[in-house]
Amino acid sequence: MGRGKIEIRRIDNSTSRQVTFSKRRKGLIKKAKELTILCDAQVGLVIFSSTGKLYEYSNTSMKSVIERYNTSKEEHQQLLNPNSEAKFWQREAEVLRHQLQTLQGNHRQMMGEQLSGLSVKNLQDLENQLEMSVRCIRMKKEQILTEEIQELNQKGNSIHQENLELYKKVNLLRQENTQLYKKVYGTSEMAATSRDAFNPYGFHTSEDPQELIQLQLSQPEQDTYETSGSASK
Amino acid sequence: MGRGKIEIRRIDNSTSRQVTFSKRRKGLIKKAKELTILCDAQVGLVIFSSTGKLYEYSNTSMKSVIERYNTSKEEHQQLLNPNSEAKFWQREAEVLRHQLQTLQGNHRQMMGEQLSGLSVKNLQDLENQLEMSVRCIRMKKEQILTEEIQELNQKGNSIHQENLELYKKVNLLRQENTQLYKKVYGTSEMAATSRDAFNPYGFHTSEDPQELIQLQLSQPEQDTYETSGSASK
DNA sequence: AACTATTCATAAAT
DNA sequence: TATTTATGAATAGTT
Repeated sequence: MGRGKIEIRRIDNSTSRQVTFSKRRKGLIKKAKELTILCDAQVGLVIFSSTGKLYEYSNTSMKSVIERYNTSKEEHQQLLNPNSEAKFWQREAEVLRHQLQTLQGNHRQMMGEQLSGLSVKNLQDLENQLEMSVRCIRMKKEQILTEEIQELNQKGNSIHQENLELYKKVNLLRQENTQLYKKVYGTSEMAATSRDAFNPYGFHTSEDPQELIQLQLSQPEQDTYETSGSASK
Repeated sequence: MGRGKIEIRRIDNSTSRQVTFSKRRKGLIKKAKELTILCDAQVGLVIFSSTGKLYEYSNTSMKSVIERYNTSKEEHQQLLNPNSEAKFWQREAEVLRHQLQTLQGNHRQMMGEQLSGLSVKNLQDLENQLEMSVRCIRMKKEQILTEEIQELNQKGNSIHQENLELYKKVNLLRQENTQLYKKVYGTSEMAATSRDAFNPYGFHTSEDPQELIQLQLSQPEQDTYETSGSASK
């Protein structure tokens, strides 16, 4: 019921997970309300987001729902009994610790450790999974690098454009300067230092605009390769 | 969303109220499940039918949801008799759950999922780690296969050794047989079937012991390649 | 946050 | 109660 079918699995993208959470939480609470009204039921609904934020709905009060739940489960006495309470959490911790150990074992195997006891089939599956992972990771890495390169390219281009504008201004001013020099001293001589002062890149200075455009076109490409080289080291 | 639009108000007809309750309860729980999976949320849902029957859903355990709810609501002291041991285990469970979540995130990244937010450096480290793992796994796999091959080789050798012994016995018996035949019928003729009955491998039958040793040496090597080929498929 | 194409949930019928 | 089907609702992706 959307623009496309989605697989019911954890949404990787954090933003769209948040958005979906917001939408579906609203929908879920609406449905819960409708159920209580249509069917005369008592409902308590508690939702914790992945960031730990609490959302709740109850047609009566959460407290009364929980109490009724406890009564119904015949665990009311246990809940008020500190010993049982401690035992409950102890068991909870045990379950979690067991899950943790399983996952840690899994993790170690994915790190290429603790491989004894695995069959050739298991090892092959593991190898295939890891190679799949490597492919995903490489794709992601290339994506990031490509984006960075594009960005740098754009920056390089704009800086070069700026440079060209400055060159034009310099040439214009130099011409103007030459004219003024002639008028003041009646000669075309000029200090060599002022000629080179505005050419920090060491380019061959030329009045020909065609040549300036050439530089603009070849330089960005060179930047691209340099960036890619240093970023991947 | 049905054959017609319905007004959200209590359904008077008891039967259709029951039916609707059943359908919508199922739908509500499905939606709750999807929310927990899609958005990594913790959900507790308690439903009492109008007849007082209890239905519940939680992706974790209802108790832990209620505890978390109480803690979150800062009503912990009101609903529970403060007990240090219970609190200890509760905190233990929280710590373990946190570790579990961290490890799960880690695991997802090693599966090539959830890679957003990682830097190129992180991705490179991950890739290197996975390739290291793959190398370890391949070594282990090869080790197992080599061991299997060795074992099969040894078995093959011993079986061939046994075969040779049997051949010698057969040859001995045949000679004896021939002698007896001569004595009984005064002729050296023999049934051809009995000659071939003890040569199931189709080997060229020979009295020369040197030739039998040759077969023993060449056969096991052939076995080796066949085993390696079928096991790696 | 609003929109819409599409899938999904379910009211009614069987 | 289960299954089927027509229809309205929810929502995934998009702006």
